[in-house]
Amino acid sequence: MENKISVAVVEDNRDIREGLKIMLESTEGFVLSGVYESTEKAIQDIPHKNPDVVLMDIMFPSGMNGIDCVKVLKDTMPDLDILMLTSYSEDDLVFQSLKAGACGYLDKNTSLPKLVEAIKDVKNGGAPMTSLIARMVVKSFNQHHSQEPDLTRREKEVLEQLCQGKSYKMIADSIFVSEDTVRFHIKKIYKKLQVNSKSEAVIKAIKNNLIG
Amino acid sequence: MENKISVAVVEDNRDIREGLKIMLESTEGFVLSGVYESTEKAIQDIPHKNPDVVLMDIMFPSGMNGIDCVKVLKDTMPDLDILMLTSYSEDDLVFQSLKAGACGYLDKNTSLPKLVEAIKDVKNGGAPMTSLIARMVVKSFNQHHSQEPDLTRREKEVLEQLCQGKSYKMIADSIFVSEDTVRFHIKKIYKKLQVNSKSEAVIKAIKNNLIG
DNA sequence: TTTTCAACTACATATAGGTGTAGTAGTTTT
DNA sequence: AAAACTACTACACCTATATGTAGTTGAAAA
Repeated sequence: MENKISVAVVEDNRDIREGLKIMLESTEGFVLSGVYESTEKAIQDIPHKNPDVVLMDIMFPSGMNGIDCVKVLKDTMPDLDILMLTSYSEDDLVFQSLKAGACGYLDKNTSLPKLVEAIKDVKNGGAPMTSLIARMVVKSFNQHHSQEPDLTRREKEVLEQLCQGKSYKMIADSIFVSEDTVRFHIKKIYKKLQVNSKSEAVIKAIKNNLIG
Repeated sequence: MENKISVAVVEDNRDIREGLKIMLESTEGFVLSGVYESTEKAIQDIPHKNPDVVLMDIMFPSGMNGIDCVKVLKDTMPDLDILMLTSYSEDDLVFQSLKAGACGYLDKNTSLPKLVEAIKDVKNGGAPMTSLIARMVVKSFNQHHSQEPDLTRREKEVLEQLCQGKSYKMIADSIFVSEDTVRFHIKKIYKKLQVNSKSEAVIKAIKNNLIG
């Protein structure tokens, strides 16, 4: 015998809020844990109610936004499942939400039956999102879109080793050239990447290059 | 009027291969582009056939594995949609596949109707995967599971700035302490992260920490 | 209240790193 | 063949980092 899934709703728009409330109250297997029109109220109350799943809007007319609210909630309740439910599917908001700890991201246009399925999915360890959002997420893993600066083979080799935390001397020994030569290559790498220190080069290389 | 979706299958197991073949040939809206029992044959032929979607196994008894095959195919056909279809859903294989350029990852136990849906989903820009895999992918974005070393507030602040490529002096100016103090904090950060250079610290921080 | 600890200052010293300049050998382009 | 480019070597000079040691202060834990 399985228990009902308790769900909290954080949404500023009254119509949507009430709609979700009615839906959840009238759907078999669900119990409404709380409905909040502001992130602040959600933060105060959700930890006491300890729901299974939270449906969270992103945009609020005032106060803390939904993404920061997710961060705060996840800080104290790391196992809480939060599903973003929003009208905007801009890249940045999606990624920020996922980074903040949301485990799914759905459109407000999602039909109610699908929403019900999504909530069940979350409870079962799933990560519901629309196809397009899933694709965005997957694309961010795909490293076939980031080559950028035209480094020579040697320079790539050196940069790769910089990114492994090696010193000039270690790199020199590993590619069988003098430390002076390594120094020279690094100078040129810095020019191409437009940086002027090892750590900046490493940061730039890791953040948008082909490393390991 | 929309066209049929052409699908190629790369799979070493004859039974599964034939099963997929029969299914695709008998399903409305699909046309079989090619069936390959090895990755090598797939690499030779797929570029000429130019299918819409490729179903790719990971494990092959000999020769190149499915992940490397994806890399090769995506190198020459960056827009090709590849769906991994495998019995193993180990973390590593999933991430390697996505990095290589696959756009979805399904279990071989997936029912045929669901598989048909998944292929359509891929064509429509989706990224089909099972709930559990989606969750794994999403989790990798969630930075709430990597706090690890117990750095003090100040140390985190300094580390964050190191990760922005700043020098000792710049950090000192920014947090209104002397360069010596920054030096001191960095010493302790290195001890805690078990590194001994700025770039190593940055690498470690970026690769498994909470930075920005 | 004594201890512990984060945050800080300070000094010393050796090594690593950043930058400019210059020249050689081998390839590829024109 | 001349020009352009990659890979390399070499020297010089100065700055940034790494590491050790040592002491002060205020707040929190024992």
